Amino acid sequence: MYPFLDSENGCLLNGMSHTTGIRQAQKLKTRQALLDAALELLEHQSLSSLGLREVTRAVGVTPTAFYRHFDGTAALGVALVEETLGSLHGMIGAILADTGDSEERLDRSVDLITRHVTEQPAHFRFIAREQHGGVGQVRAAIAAQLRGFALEVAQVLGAEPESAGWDREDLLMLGGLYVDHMVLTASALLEAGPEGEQEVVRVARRRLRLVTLGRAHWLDRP
Amino acid sequence: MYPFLDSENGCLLNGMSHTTGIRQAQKLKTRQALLDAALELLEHQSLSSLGLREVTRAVGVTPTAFYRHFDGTAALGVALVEETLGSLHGMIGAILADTGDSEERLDRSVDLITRHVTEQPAHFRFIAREQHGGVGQVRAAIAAQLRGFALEVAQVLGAEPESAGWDREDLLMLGGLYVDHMVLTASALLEAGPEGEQEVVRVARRRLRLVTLGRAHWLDRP
DNA sequence: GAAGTCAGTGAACAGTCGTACTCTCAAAGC
DNA sequence: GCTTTGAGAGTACGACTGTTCACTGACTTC
Repeated sequence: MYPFLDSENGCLLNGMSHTTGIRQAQKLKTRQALLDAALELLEHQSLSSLGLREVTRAVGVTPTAFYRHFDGTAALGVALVEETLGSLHGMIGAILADTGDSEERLDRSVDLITRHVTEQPAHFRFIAREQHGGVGQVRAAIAAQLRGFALEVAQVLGAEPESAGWDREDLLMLGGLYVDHMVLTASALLEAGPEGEQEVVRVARRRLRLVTLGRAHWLDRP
Repeated sequence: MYPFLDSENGCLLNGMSHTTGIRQAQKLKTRQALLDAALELLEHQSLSSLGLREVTRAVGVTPTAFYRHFDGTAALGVALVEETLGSLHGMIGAILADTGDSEERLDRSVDLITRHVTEQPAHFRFIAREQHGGVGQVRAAIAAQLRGFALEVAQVLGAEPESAGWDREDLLMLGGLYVDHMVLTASALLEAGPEGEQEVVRVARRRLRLVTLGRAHWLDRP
């Protein structure tokens, strides 16, 4: 009945106490399998061409079972957005909390993005691809998440002494600029592949340096 | 035989001299009709989900006729890229050639982009959507065109007195930065719609101002 | 331990898809 | 004026799509 489930997982589930519920755990597992399969299939196509049956076939489940978890492929896309970007919200602080030298922090930011992209390329590819993709609901979900990131960045930057005298709107502009360049860098890394990675990293660093320079002189004159 | 062709065009074609060839003109007209129909259909979906039959149906042509013009939807996408961005190469100069006050030039640049996007939204939407889309050939075609734009911008900027002492690599970085933000602004304008246009324009101006500020202080210290 | 819930099955539905044929007939070339 | 060319028509093919329905049977609940 659960063809993608091996005995190991079955034992693991049996080990759980009665509080969780075997049934619910199974359902979540199938749901996750659908998400994983979809993410893999989306490596070479975009969401608007992803077939419902295509996903269920990859998981080993009947097409009908899909509807137990999502209304359609668009809903699956929204879920993928939350899975990908929802877990990244803490990372912003980790990058920017480092109050060391500006140049060093800049390099470390780019390195951290590079590492995340190379570790889970499919997730970032999905975001880059569907950010301007054909499914409106997914675009909206990504935009909402990225707006949240921009706000976080703006808050962190606003607390720094370099941002004295900045109004809220300019800080949001700067935060959005950083976030957009994160996504742009991630996409460029995916497109370049391992051999072109260093070149992308170098350019990304220079871009960030230029933006940081602009930030330092933002209030030079009225 | 050419159901989308009205008599007016027929007369127009008859008026052409024998050099052109009625037949070739008709073929080009069908080809253009396919491109236009595809562009319209791509407003609510991405290229990887665009059906060959879907396009021919919109034009009023047999699916078989499609192959007389393109190998498949991917080739049509590449043609769309060249149609959209190929005609824009002169615009770069028109934007940046204005050697007036920096602030004024900046505003005029954003206004020019805004005007172009509102005048032909489908073209820009297509580029923004397929820049990171699911069809590799189209991604490559867009990337090549944008690289060309970045090079043009870099050349124009390099000729200005503000760029004294800049090496070629930094100029390319700056050119790419400008181009990427053009695309980003275009996409934001499309997403915001007419009511949100002014807000997008304001943020885009600030971003450009910050980048220009960073440019002015790029060589301040080694 | 009996009754109920519900994740997943299997069959069937009416469409759509890309592509391969042959055929037509107006324009092009001599 | 004849032949050649080629853009598009028409038909057919097998494969795939999203969605529906009644169903099974392992888990849950009382």
